[in-house]
Amino acid sequence: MATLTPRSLRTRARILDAALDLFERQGYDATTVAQVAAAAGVTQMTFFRHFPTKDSVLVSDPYDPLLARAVAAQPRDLGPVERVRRGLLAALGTIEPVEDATAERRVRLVAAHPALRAAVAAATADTERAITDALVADGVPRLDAAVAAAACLGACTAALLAMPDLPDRPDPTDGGRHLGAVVTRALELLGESP
Amino acid sequence: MATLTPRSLRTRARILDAALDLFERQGYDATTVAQVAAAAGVTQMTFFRHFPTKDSVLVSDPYDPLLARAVAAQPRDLGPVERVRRGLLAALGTIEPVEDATAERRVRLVAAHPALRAAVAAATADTERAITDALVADGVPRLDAAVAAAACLGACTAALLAMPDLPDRPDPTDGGRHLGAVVTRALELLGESP
DNA sequence: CCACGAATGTTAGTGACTAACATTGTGTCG
DNA sequence: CGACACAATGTTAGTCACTAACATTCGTGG
Repeated sequence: MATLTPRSLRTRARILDAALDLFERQGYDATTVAQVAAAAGVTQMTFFRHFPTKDSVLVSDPYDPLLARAVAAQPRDLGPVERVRRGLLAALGTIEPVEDATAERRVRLVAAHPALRAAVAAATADTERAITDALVADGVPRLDAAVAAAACLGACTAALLAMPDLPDRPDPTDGGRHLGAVVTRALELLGESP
Repeated sequence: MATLTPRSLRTRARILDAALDLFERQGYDATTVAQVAAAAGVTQMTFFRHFPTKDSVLVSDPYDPLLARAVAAQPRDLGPVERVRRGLLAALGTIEPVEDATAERRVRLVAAHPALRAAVAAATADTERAITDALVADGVPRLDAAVAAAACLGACTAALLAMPDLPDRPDPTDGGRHLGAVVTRALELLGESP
């Protein structure tokens, strides 16, 4: 799991490539960790040293503190849902360009498999709690905070996972910007209630 | 898995009781399926015939079609989010009394364990898709429908899972009615956006 | 060239889940 | 009331994700 030295980064990349390849070719379930490891010229053990679980190759979520801060920075006189909504929209511009090239491949694989959507939910739980705690620390009742965070993050996740099913998909070369646009749309939808 | 004959119902109940007991006493992870089966006077095999997975003892979600219909029955001139919101509120009164006695024990166990929250998400996915499809069949764009369904269901789930952390817990005898109240509050929160 | 630490390999094990086939119980019908 | 038929359980053997403890190689700096 030590992702510090250049050598480590290379093997990690090899494993990721091999995994995406095999998952796309034979499906996620039909692909064993041993196969992925072999295709990457590596042992099962090494696989698990770089990715804690099989699904962690496809799912990651490193943005917690950033998002929580962006939410807390919104005006206190707004309703909790609106506050999370605007906070996420504000944070989107900051982190979006970081999206790497494999993002869209991963989204497609995850969207296709129910068990993987669950893994995404598990990963999102951390972010959810970070946002909830930030609001609670600001005087928002815990229930309200939890509901607001879950609704907004759920909306974003759903938008991402709905992408492969969408009729129009212009410019498939750069998924990153496209991903951001869809998420923005999701949060805007939450704004126009009636 | 054949839950038809009275005998089958009895063993199923025994397994469920044993599972809740052991999960509460030693924790979910520390309890193996073999232990649960033994405590229920049954084999591992039989456990899996009644519950497809270990977590399915705690997670279930049989309401899909009902909810989807309730959502579709709402006025078409509303925004998708508002439509799902009102649909769920309307359906709540219908199904709430059905909640059985173990509901609150299950909620507490699930809320305590991150991996189980993922299982809930997986179970909710079916309901989510049912609602989404109902809206799409009604002319709502797929993205909008998916976002609305995910936001509202995410809000409800978050409210349920937040319950154990709530300061006031009056009347712990009947969790069912209490559960319904919390979900209702969640959906009302989504209504007051600004 | 050698030593030192990080990265990888090896082995052995646990636990959730599955498949194929044998066995027991339970209700029904003659 | 007894036998038949079928559902429910048991048995066995296996796969796969994941973990722990210890041995080995690789790469870099002295």
